[in-house]
Amino acid sequence: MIYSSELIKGTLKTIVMKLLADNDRMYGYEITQKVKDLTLDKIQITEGALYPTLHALESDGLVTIETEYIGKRVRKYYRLSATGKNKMHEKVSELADFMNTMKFLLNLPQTS
Amino acid sequence: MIYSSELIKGTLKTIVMKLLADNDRMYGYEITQKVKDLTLDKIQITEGALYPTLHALESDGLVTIETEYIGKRVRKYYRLSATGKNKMHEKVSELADFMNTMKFLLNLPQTS
DNA sequence: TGCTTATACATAATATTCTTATGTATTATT
DNA sequence: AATAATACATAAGAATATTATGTATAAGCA
Repeated sequence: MIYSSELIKGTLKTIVMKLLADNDRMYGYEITQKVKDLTLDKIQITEGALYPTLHALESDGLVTIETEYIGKRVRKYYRLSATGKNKMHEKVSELADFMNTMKFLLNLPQTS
Repeated sequence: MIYSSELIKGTLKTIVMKLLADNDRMYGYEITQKVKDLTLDKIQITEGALYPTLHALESDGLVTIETEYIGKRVRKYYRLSATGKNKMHEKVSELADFMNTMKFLLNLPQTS
């Protein structure tokens, strides 16, 4: 089962920033695979969604880029900036709060 | 604090259907107030988002409408259809599942 | 009584953010 | 040698929200 796409909307930036915080630096393709693995294929980030998001994070100064070549193939590593780390904490706690509110609204079992 | 708007995206239909399931029938304005009350103002559904959503639910056959007049003022009550109830269960459990996946992804305390 | 706020609907223009499709190219696998 | 996986990118289109605007009735208060 794959989640219907509209659920991902609004959480993608947060997911990406959290993964970058946990893994020091990652490149785009690696992020798609990591999310796929961690969620047992339930969340699949498409390239058309990911790359524009990464570019937006960069132009907002939330990540920095390190370009490397693996053989002849380019690979762009993304790393959270200090600003990005702060933003990540904000976004993660906002999302956590939101999910608790939603669980309450939907009468689902509450988180401790 | 009000949640940043992109979080609501993708969950509005589910919220509306769940409220209709819990309250038999509701009208638009009532839904906005109910959500505001239940979430302590953290989620505020705008009219520009709600009415198109309600109309979409109707054209999908998920709700039925009963129009009534309170004095001279029209009021449109929405009620879940049988199809709507099934859809509501689907959407709610998908969202619950999604939230658990997100909590795992973000290393947040897990729900029982 | 008159002003303001709340109730109650609606839609159009715009913005955001995703999907889908397409493109390019290298490397690994069968 | 052909296919799949890796790795980037962008453009057209769809979906869904925001913001602004419009109309109108009813309630509260000074």
